[in-house]
Amino acid sequence: MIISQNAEKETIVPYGNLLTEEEIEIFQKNSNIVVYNMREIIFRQNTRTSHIMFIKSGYVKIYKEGRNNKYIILKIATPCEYLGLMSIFGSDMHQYSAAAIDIVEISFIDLGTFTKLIKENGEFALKIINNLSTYGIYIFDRLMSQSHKQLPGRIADVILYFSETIFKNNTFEFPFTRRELAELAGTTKESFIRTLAEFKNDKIIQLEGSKVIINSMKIIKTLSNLG
Amino acid sequence: MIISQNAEKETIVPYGNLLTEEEIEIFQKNSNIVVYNMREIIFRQNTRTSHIMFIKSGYVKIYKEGRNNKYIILKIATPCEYLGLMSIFGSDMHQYSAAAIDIVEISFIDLGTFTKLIKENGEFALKIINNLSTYGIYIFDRLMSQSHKQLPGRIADVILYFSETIFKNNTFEFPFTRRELAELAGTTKESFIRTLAEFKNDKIIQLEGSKVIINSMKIIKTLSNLG
DNA sequence: AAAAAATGATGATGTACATCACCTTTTTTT
DNA sequence: AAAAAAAGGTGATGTACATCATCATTTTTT
Repeated sequence: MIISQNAEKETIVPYGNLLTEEEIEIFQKNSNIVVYNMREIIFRQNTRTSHIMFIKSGYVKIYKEGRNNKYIILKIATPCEYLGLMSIFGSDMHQYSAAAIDIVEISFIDLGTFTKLIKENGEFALKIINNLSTYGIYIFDRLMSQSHKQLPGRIADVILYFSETIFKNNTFEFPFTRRELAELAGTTKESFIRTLAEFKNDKIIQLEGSKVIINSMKIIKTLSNLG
Repeated sequence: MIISQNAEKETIVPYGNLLTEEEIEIFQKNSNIVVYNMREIIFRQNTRTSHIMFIKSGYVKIYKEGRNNKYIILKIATPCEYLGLMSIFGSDMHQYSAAAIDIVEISFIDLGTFTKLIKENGEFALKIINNLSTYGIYIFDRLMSQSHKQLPGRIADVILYFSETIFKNNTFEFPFTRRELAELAGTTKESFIRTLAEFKNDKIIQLEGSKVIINSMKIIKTLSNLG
């Protein structure tokens, strides 16, 4: 972890278009940047919340830790997203953990400053409310998927997540191990591998290591819809 | 459904302590009350959002509808809670349905008025942010529970939910059918009945129809924790 | 460069729950 | 008050996955 010495030189400010010059300056004065290497943990579940974090660059794995080494990967957070909003405003502890997938730059913003901004800038507050709502809805869907879909549908969901939400491309590379992919699909490593192999055998996807090419988006979507 | 003629006479306003006299008045002028009977549907998933709703009295079942008659009950909303916040600020469609469990009075608030309030009253905005966050965290936990806990743990969770969150009492009456309880636990009617019968046989609870008396809260909590 | 640990993969086995079928009792509809 | 529908309950059966075991390959640690 490297702490940048010149945070005040940074110009990117989250939702800067909603803020006044003055507010942007306050934001910058009260934030500092930390750089994390691949697989470094940014914060751990059940530790106290203190700062709001904002991803300046890189991908972040958001996950929950359960008993006996069980994890659920909630999502991949991408640049320009806030981390820990829900935990900070809904609890005093982090409700999930975050780890850097690649090299990640995080801007740490003082909670007082952030709260002040919400109070004083209504548009900004609305944007945060919109953020939290979108995230909530996404978790609702995950819950539905977990409860009602069986494996092929959930694996299809994972493929769609990378293809549509994260990489916006029919061809992509999993940034995760099979174990992690399983944690995203709510299953075990073995079951994930088997089902993915079936997709490959049925020529729905091409698969080589982590590289995926979706041959039939239509079938993937059907699998996702029918569960 | 009965539409009250004298909304302007009502005095209860959500988070009224955070609002000025003037704001309370605006709130009241722009809201009207609707009364729902037991089992009436308040709004359906996938319909357009239009108003913010606030529960003045009664219990409301919040649930998601899936394919082939599959449902998940997300939670029971209680008096002084907002309905549909997440859907309104995160989508243009309701992401879940709501139905009256008993007789329910709902105050419908114009979305424009509500949004204006958020923009102008920072404390109110923060309260809404806190609301959304708490709800989000709850759904995280449901997702964890659904993924990692097996039946006895999930049934214990349902019992704890009624005992601790809803009724705040060791003795209570399920306000749901067995089918609905199963939808809250993420299982089938049959499995729910069987597991609950085991709890009864093991003298962990007393059970007579919908009436429940928890004999050993300790065992229930252990079951919930160990999953 | 060697040792240790993690990952990917596949087959054999086990099991927690869903599904199905059925019946009784209660509730709702007509 | 009769008919229909929904709810509560129990046993028998099936199955989608998890679990276990094992091994080759890659990555990480020392």
